Amino acid sequence: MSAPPVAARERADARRNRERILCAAARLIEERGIEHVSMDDVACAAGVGKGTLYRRFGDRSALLRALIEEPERAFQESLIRGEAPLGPGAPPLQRLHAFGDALLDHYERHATFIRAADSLSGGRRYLHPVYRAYRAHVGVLLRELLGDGVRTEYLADALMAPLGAEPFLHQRTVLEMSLDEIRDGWHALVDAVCAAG
Amino acid sequence: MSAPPVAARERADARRNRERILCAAARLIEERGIEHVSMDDVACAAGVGKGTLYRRFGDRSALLRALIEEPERAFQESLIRGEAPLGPGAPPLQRLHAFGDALLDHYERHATFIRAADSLSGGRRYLHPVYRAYRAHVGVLLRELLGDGVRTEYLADALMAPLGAEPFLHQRTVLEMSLDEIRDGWHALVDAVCAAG
DNA sequence: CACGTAAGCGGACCACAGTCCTGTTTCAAC
DNA sequence: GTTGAAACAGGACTGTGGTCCGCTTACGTG
Repeated sequence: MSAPPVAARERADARRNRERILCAAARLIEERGIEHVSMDDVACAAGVGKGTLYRRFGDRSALLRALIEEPERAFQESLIRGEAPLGPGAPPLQRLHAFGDALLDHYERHATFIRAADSLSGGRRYLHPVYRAYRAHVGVLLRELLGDGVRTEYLADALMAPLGAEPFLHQRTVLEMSLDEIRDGWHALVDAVCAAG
Repeated sequence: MSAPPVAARERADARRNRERILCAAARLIEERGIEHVSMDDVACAAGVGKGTLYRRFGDRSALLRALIEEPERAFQESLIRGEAPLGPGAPPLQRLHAFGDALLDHYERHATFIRAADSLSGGRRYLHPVYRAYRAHVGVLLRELLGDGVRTEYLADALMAPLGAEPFLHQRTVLEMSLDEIRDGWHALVDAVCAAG
């Protein structure tokens, strides 16, 4: 009846190259570590030109994000439509704790990519849709607990601040904290903030 | 009696070039904004070669930090030997609040430089002496208030996290919070954390 | 003042992120 | 099947951070 979604249609060669680029990037990073893979390396290994790489992904930061796009989407999906207490249904404080646990698990697997992407985005981290989604989630829950106000908004940011990839990796690798210790610390922070309100 | 401090002695030409570089950098950044000044620009304007620039300052990040070295040192000095409540003598909670106020004032003047330096240091921000000094100060005060423990260490980091140049500039410019609102938010965070302990 | 030496100097050079422009391919309309 | 146009491919090119190494100069010593 209706026409096919022409606008969204991806050309066959484009799709093929997209796959090749993502595969090559993942393989090279696996082999050498994220710091020792240049965009030229990726383009070359994928058998495409640099122009193609940048046309598809914009910049290095976006390429790194694309590599964890799927787990990222799954995580956000489980916040919105997943089982309680992570998803809807549980009391706000419980959901907040569940969110922290889940995000820290997510970092445990992907923080290296995320930190690299963050540090390349030149101070625009807070404007990125992924960060905004997390922040919005915490904001909603915290407003339920503490009511509206500038104070609440600040505290939402303050709860998010130690949940960055950079602090996480510092705690995990330099301070040698366990995942449980980090979780525990964040729970204490959340409880303190919510008890005070 | 004793020999002059030969080891510490800086050659006259080295000192002259050092001054010229700092002046040129400050002037160019003033004129064009920090993003539009390259290291070549600085070297050229100072009338020295790039090698000299990098010999003296290591990298771009260090050059930016050198430009605010003096206020930075003054700030740290006032933490250690200044008047109470910022300096020693006041109760820990009061000193903590004073520290936040003073650091936010410091950012109000220098956050642009500091964020630029941070974002260039590639995830090594937490290892930088300046950050470590701040963190240590908060750690000491918080241990007095909450006692020793992993929990306390986490909370010290959590109090520091929203006091980064990047979150500060985001709050100030994107969220358009006033300095007072930020101060007030951080005070609420400190009170919550300390009350819970 | 002459001299030896080590600190300091400077620009050629490199690697890499990101841009641009030209020639090519795909896909749909007819 | 033909054709037009839009999207795409790809490599040459640029700007920039950072390194290297042969040359210069300041400064202590005799």
